[in-house]
Amino acid sequence: MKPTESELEILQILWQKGPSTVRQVHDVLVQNRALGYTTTLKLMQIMFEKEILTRTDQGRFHIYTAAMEEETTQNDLLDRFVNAAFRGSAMKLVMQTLGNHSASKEELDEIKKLIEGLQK
Amino acid sequence: MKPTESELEILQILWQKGPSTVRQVHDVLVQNRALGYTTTLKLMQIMFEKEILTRTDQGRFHIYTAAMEEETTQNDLLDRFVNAAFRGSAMKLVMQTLGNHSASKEELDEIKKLIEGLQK
DNA sequence: ATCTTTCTACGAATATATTCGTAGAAAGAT
DNA sequence: ATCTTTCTACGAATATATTCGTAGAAAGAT
Repeated sequence: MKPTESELEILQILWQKGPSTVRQVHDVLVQNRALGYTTTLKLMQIMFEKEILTRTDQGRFHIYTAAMEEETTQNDLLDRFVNAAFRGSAMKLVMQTLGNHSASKEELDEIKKLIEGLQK
Repeated sequence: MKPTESELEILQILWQKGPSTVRQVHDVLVQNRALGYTTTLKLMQIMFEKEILTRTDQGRFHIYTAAMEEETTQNDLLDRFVNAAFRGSAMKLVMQTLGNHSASKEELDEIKKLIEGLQK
């Protein structure tokens, strides 16, 4: 199941910070845009129902965790995105990304090594 | 302005086939999923209002064209996607794409050349 | 000339996602 | 002990996207 944009925002925070309460997630979200606390709460409740998140009780709080690993979800989204925006051509996506986002020499070297590994 | 998923589907068809009538677009869409003609029509009318598409009259028909070039839109979407799914790390996206989608030796060589060009 | 098909326009229904208000329970502060 | 703050749950409002039905005009077929 594909997360919505808001859901993905919350997932990002959980992947980055690890298991968190609604309050902790909300405090991060609010840095970027105005948003009521109950909105964040509701979103996370919905995500729990959809099994995008798991949670454990800790006294009166809930501690939420992303149900999927970040990389798994990224690959999933990547597939969809390549199809939707690049008509399935992953290589075109790679080339356009390289052309547009400046990368350091080290990063480029790393990618080169990766490619050489793949070519064996 | 970001196109919705349905709008992107229509854009893909127009980029691929060039200027087209609603009927022509619809016939392609219908190959993938059930959809009424007036749905396609309405979507394209909305896209025209939003200036995602332009159109010219040809007798009783309209001929629609994508207002933006494919690559311009792709770069736009790519930026958003990198931010939303990869927290802004374009290089991570590139590496994950290379790892997951098998590429031919020729494609990999091409990318290697591109990288070498960038490194100069 | 009449009937059928194929357009557009438009309003409205439906589906999906986002946002928030209110209520009640429990903890924390005075 | 009382007041305030901070949780959860939940329903409902709002925003956004998708889908389709109906009507009227024009073209095409018989």
